[in-house]
Amino acid sequence: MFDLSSYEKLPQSFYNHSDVVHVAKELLGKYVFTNIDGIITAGKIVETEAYCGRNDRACHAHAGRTERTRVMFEKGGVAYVYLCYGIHHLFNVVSNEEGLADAVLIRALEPVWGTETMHIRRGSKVPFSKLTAGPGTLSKAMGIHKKHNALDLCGDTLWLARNIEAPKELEIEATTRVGVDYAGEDALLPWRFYIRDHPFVSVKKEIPDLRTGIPDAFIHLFNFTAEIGASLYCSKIYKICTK
DNA sequence: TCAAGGATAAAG
DNA sequence: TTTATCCTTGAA
Repeated sequence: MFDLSSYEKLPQSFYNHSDVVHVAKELLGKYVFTNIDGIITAGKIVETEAYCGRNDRACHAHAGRTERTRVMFEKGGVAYVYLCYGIHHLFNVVSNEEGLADAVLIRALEPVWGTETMHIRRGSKVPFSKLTAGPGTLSKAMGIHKKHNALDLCGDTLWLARNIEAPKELEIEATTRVGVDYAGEDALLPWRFYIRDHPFVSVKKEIPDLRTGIPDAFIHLFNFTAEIGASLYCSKIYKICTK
């Protein structure tokens, strides 16, 4: 049973954390709420990706402050919403202090409130299991649009909350991030996180071996480059994978 | 597998 | 001003 009183809005201090990877993991199990024209929808976060403004070529802000990335440099606790492939509005949570451009991409939600509205926004033919299982589809279902870019996440239109009755422990898995092959070595970082075996996780992907901190992708690359004697290149990748 | 689709940022 | 590219999706 959905009871609004058991949800507590995340305070601004939640977003100040200096480690965006930590924030990405902490966001799993939290809830995204929207109030669009008086209609409330909510979903539980089941999949995230961390993007770091420094030393991460996959991050939009890596190249510096531009008109688009300006909002990522703001103090943590605002929304970064941008248009992807000309079609999809992708929702990111900005973290860290002002001037340090970190953000967490919300990649999948489990619908918990306002599912009738979500079905209307997504189209009646979309099955429930696909309502919010992807960064583009969740934005459409929740009514999140590029016009919400730079919005304060402590406000009353788009906010995050925790369920005070929810269990604290979650089984979390990590893989490399989706759709960032252009980032070269940084594409190997295991910075995508999701709740284990959750049905609303977007895509299946190879799981890196976290016992050693070295993704399988690195092992394959190591074996390949060892054959051609490119050990220096390998050690650079290793540093990135274990930092 | 591939087209849709518009903004972005770098190149011309 | 032009061009290549993009943190994706759903239909073929």
